[in-house]
Amino acid sequence: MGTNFAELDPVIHSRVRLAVMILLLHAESADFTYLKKELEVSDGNLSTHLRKLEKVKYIKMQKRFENRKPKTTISLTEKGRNALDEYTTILDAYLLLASKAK
Amino acid sequence: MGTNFAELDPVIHSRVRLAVMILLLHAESADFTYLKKELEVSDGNLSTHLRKLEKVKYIKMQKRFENRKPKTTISLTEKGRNALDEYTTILDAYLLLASKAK
DNA sequence: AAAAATAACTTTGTATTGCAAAGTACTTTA
DNA sequence: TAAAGTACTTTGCAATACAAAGTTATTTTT
Repeated sequence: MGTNFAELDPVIHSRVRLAVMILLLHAESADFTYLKKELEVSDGNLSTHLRKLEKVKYIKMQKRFENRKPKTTISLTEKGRNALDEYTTILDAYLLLASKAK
Repeated sequence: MGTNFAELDPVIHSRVRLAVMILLLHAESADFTYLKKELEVSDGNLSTHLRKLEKVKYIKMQKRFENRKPKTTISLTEKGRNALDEYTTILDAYLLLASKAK
């Protein structure tokens, strides 16, 4: 896109995945059910979004058993943190343009 | 989605459509070729994005001939302006959460 | 004055995405 | 011990995004 509208990372530019990344930035780590409740998405939907983030190594998932139940703990990677930082910087520029016109 | 992550209008939450809306907010009106050059998208891609914005009445398109050539002039509607305003407000809240964690 | 080129789009075909229903592998409760 | 619950993953399908091809109107070559 043109100079004013730099490319927004399509892996992050999704309502669910952006929210996941931001939650992880705060929480340092979170488990599957916490994210599911917080974001009010279906299991299947969350699962596929997480896979997509994992595939590009923006998050990592650790699976283990806690109280005999499976427990997936998800956390941001350094790469993910950097990608989110770049994404928000670009998006800030978009929003600045939007606010200047008001 | 949960309380912290309000629903982002999916019609606006697209790289191209968000940029179109912001450009229109500044320019008051713009023509097809201007948007195409500014956003560096293909004709077909831009056309379908504009249709989507028009369908929900966020923009309106006026078609006429200028210098014997077709010319489509696109502008934001009041509804579109309000929708963009709400979208940016919600997105600002997302980004605030992202920046607080840094 | 046909034929080829250009402008400004729209439509079509296809690959990718997003979502929830269904499936898996257990564990807890009745 | 059958039924219900937990914590996910996989599957099927509808919606989206994109560019290639098509359309319409006009202009420039030959």
